[in-house]
Amino acid sequence: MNRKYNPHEIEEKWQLYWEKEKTYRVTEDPDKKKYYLLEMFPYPSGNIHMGHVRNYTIGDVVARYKKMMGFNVLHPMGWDSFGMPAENAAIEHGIHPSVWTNENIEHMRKQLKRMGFSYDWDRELSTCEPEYYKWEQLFFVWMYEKGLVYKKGGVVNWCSTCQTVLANEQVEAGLCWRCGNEVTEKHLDQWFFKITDYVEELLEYCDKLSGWPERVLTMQKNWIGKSHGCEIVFPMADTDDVIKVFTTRQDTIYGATFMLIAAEHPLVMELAKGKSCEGEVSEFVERVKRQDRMVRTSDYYEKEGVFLDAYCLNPVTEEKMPIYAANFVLADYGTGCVMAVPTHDQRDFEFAEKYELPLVVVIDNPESPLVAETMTEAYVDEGILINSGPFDGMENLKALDNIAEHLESIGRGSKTTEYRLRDWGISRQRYWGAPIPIINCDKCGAVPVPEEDLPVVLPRNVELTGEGGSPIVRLDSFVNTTCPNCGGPAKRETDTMDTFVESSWYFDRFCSADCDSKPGLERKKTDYWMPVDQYIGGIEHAILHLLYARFFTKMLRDFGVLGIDEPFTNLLTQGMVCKETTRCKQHGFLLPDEVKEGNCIHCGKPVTIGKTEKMSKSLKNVVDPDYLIKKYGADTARMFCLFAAPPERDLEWSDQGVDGSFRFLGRVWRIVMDYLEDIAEIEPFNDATELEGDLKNLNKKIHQTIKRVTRDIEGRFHFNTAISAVMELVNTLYQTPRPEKGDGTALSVIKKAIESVIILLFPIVPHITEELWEIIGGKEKLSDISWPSYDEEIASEEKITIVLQVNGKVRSRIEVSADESDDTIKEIARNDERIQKFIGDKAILKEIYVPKKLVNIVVK
RNA sequence: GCCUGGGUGGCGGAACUGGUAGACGCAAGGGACUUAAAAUCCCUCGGUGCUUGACACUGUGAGGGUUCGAUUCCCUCCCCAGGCACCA
Repeated sequence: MNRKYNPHEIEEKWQLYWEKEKTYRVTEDPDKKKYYLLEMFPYPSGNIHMGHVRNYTIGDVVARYKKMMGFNVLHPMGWDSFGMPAENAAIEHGIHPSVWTNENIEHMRKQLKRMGFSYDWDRELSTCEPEYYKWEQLFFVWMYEKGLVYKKGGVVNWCSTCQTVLANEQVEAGLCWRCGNEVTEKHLDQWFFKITDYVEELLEYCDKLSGWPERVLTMQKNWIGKSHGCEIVFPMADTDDVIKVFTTRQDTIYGATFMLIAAEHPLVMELAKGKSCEGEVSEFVERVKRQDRMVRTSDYYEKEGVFLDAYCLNPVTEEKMPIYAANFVLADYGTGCVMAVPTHDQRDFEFAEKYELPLVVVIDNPESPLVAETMTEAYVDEGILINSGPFDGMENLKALDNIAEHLESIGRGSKTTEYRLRDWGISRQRYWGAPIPIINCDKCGAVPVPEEDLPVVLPRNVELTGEGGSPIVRLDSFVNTTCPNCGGPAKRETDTMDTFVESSWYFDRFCSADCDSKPGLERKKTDYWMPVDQYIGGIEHAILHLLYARFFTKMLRDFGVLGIDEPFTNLLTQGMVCKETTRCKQHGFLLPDEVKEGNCIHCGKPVTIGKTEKMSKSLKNVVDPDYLIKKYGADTARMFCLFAAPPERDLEWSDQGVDGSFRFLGRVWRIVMDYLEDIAEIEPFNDATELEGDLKNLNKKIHQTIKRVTRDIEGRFHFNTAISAVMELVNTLYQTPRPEKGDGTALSVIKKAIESVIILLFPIVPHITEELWEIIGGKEKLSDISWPSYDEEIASEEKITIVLQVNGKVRSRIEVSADESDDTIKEIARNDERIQKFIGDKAILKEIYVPKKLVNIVVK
């Protein structure tokens, strides 16, 4: 038998086999240690892309490896199937979102199966199905009862032409991405999840998630943005009212010379009311509100304000402080009011310069005293307090507490904590999402849909035109209902939920995907499987998705549904798949197959090679996984994705690199075919006999390779070096002289080497290895085989190379047997001819010996 | 501006806790096989210099430092990528 490597035939054969045998179906098994491996599920956009291929290949290797290590591995897959692209497709192509979505799922499922991923497809879920989102609606109702959901007026981006709400990323320089009209803001009642109730726990656990990348945790901590400070009360100069501010810099209170209020703050118009400045102020406020839309994208924002013709008093100096409305103060952070200390805050400094407001230095620079009149920027470093009454002479940082206490004692302040994190606005004025289970009654207000009436099914008999907002708003049969409370006529909520809600608990649902009784999650099963042992996905979800999922986990725990605090024990954020861009002067960005020998296929002119960027449709630097599978097969695609870079780093696509991976698989295939007849009846070497020369060397290499591959996969997911190790073993195999046909011992070592290559490569390239395993007569299926072990002694070298240095420079190397005594090694080193040459007649000052590694002789 | 990562051959990348820099692969060059080509198998491959060697010097973004010894630790700076960005 001497067949050629035909990836398609064997890949489809084994995929069919795994599917038929349900090889990767799992159930809870209390006798086995569980391992829950999860990759972030995809949005069914229609086609898998290289990012998916990479993400899911990484996961698949770990899943298969863990299974071989004896774990009961849960490795599920599903679809994050609500969301806007379906609506856009409906508008553009007149196809219903559900039809479009399900067609995409069909196609993508086929693509994933063609990659040979080891999913338990029996657990497949799709979030746009009522069987899924009904439980989410149940959670919503529970949250409502517990006060974890509330409705609040909020501002949204609104396109009056499209009659629709736009997400921030759909607003391009203040214009609607679709029609190009100006985006305005609209006040709408929106539903919020009270994630801030869990803010402390979310922050605290950041320090306990030792299996997460540091940068993700920092991003989450920054996003939560906890700061300790003080709420300080400023009395109004002329009335009994007060203005409260939040500050972390109460040490600068004696330097607060004016007050700033966010332009949108209601207090602004209140203060200006009836005064001569009212007109000017309201004009300013309106302008800032409009500006706010655009400014998010611009990097420089001129600080502006308007005097409100009002004063308050500095609570410690009793000095009068003019009050301004300002464009750079945030209305929803702290109290929306800020005490301005121009000498020690750069923003306040710029503002004071512009409006000629007084400067009082209260922290002096210990190196060169500050003079208010000559300052060109705020002094924001540490220093010694001056002009600060009883606190003069103290170091400013040390005075923070004292000043806070002082303010408390005079009843003008208290220590507080602020967070940057806001509650999670989940209302979307969109059709393709899970309906919010609320009924609005004129008499009773918002009433949650009774549990027994769930799910509120999203009606499918609608037509999307892109105008007039969500079509269910006009669907009387949906909207008109009766109030569950009073029985009177009422209207259903037509907002749907943010799709981040579905992805906040899908990993729980995978544990009991077919559960149809309340609450849709079987406690016994989630207790067995959760938390996810290894979660893998893109860094782009470092903040929102992961934070929301953590929040949901804690909340469901408090509902008694889950028994865990955190959903993901270990997190791996894989890098992006990048490729160089190619561009033709005339035809713009070109797809890889629009370029032939450096020229554009449309006009024949040379193309310019641009910089390497994340693969994206708009840059056309994409490689189609289907094409790759067609040309090389899934195993090559998997192999290249793993070999080209470690998983957490960006992967630069290289067609030649793919070729190289394919060649390697061919090399493996050929060596097996080459030895096939000779080793057919031979048992693999069992380390019972003593070996010599090349065979001993090969056997040692086998053990070393198992060791390295195990370490590289187990500890750090460095599949690239794991593959290198196997490549070395294959190279050694090629270099080992071919044994005589009758030489049973030699052939048994060869067989052992071949088996090892096959088994070690199985998690990476499962098809070719299953096939080779079958061809060489493996009795079990490879997918049922355990990970091989190695013998540390056989793996160790008996001859070691000792590096000889003189003054830290490598001058010679010697080979000694591994058990040679230290003294002898040093002796040999000193007498080494080349070392002698470098020592000459110089005096030996020192001799450093690193056991089994090197000798360094220091001379002068 | 702040916070994370990261800068190593022509390229992707190795180097475990300070101890042989460049594993493995790609590209390139050479050889073998072949009527020939492809495929395959084997060899060479950081730079410079010459006395062409078991040679010398140099080399991990730049400059300093610690050390017998630094890609690895410390300080300063430059560049790249990502995140946050008026959060008081």
